[in-house]
Amino acid sequence: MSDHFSILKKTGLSITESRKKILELFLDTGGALAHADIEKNTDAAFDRVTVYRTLQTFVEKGIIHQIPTTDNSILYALCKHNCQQGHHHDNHVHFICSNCDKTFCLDDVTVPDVKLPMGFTPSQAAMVVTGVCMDCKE
Amino acid sequence: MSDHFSILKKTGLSITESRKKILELFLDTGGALAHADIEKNTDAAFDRVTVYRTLQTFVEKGIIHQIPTTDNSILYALCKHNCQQGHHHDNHVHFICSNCDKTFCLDDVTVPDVKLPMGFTPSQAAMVVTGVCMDCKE
DNA sequence: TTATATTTGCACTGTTGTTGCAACTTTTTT
DNA sequence: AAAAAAGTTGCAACAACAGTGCAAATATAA
Repeated sequence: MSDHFSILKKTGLSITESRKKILELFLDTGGALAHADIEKNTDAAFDRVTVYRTLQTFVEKGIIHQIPTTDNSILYALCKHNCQQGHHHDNHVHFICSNCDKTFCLDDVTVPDVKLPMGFTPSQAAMVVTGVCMDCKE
Repeated sequence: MSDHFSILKKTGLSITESRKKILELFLDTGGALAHADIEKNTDAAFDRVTVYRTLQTFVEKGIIHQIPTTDNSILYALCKHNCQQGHHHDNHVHFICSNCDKTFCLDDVTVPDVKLPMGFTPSQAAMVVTGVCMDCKE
């Protein structure tokens, strides 16, 4: 049973072409993808709307998670660990290379706790580090 | 010499109605603002485009900074410390309330350093904490 | 006050994300 | 295996959001 098949099976979702292809793309890439990347890399085989809806579904089912960025784009990446429906554990650090613009999930780097001022009750923390990645440093 | 006047003066920008009003809005609000908030709170006195361009200019001049969010929106907030042109020092934590959706700059909470894997060279780090703010907790 | 430089607003264009609905697939049931 | 039910897709239309060129207006310098 192939990798992406079992992932989809577990969620109870119907197994369809678009879901298989898009999930495969995430598995192959390893890194984070924007909506536009997915459209490009699937040769526009699927409708824009389908891609949106697939990503939405994947987020809901805990297969992928969203990454905050400073520019106006949403990035998605596979949840490596045990994300449940609607309950993500993607508390790892994200790294965006300012040279090649690629985004990396640093799965082994967890977001450190911070002490918040009185009255603030945290439930989730995201951290994005910008800099130069290992492929781009000379 | 009023507060916003001196800030604008320092940058060498022309002092115009829109810049004064928008800067004032940031000073009054204290928190973070989205483009839409600004249009609303200026009674649509300025063109959409002017607001965009003003925000852009302010970011370039180091008056305000952008805040990353997980949804598809850009937030802006005043730089409290000594930001220079094109060189921001907004390394404080941002807090987004999941109840009232307001964003707070926790200026006194600095983003902690994290140890990155070999090969990654950081230049900037952003941290966004989601949860319940002091106004919304019962 | 005039000349120069900068900024603004309008019209237009493009991108991005959403919704309703009919056609089509996938899954379940018989 | 075929029919029924459930779920998914693609199209069209729409709405929100963002960017650009250019002439008119405003701000600064002379």
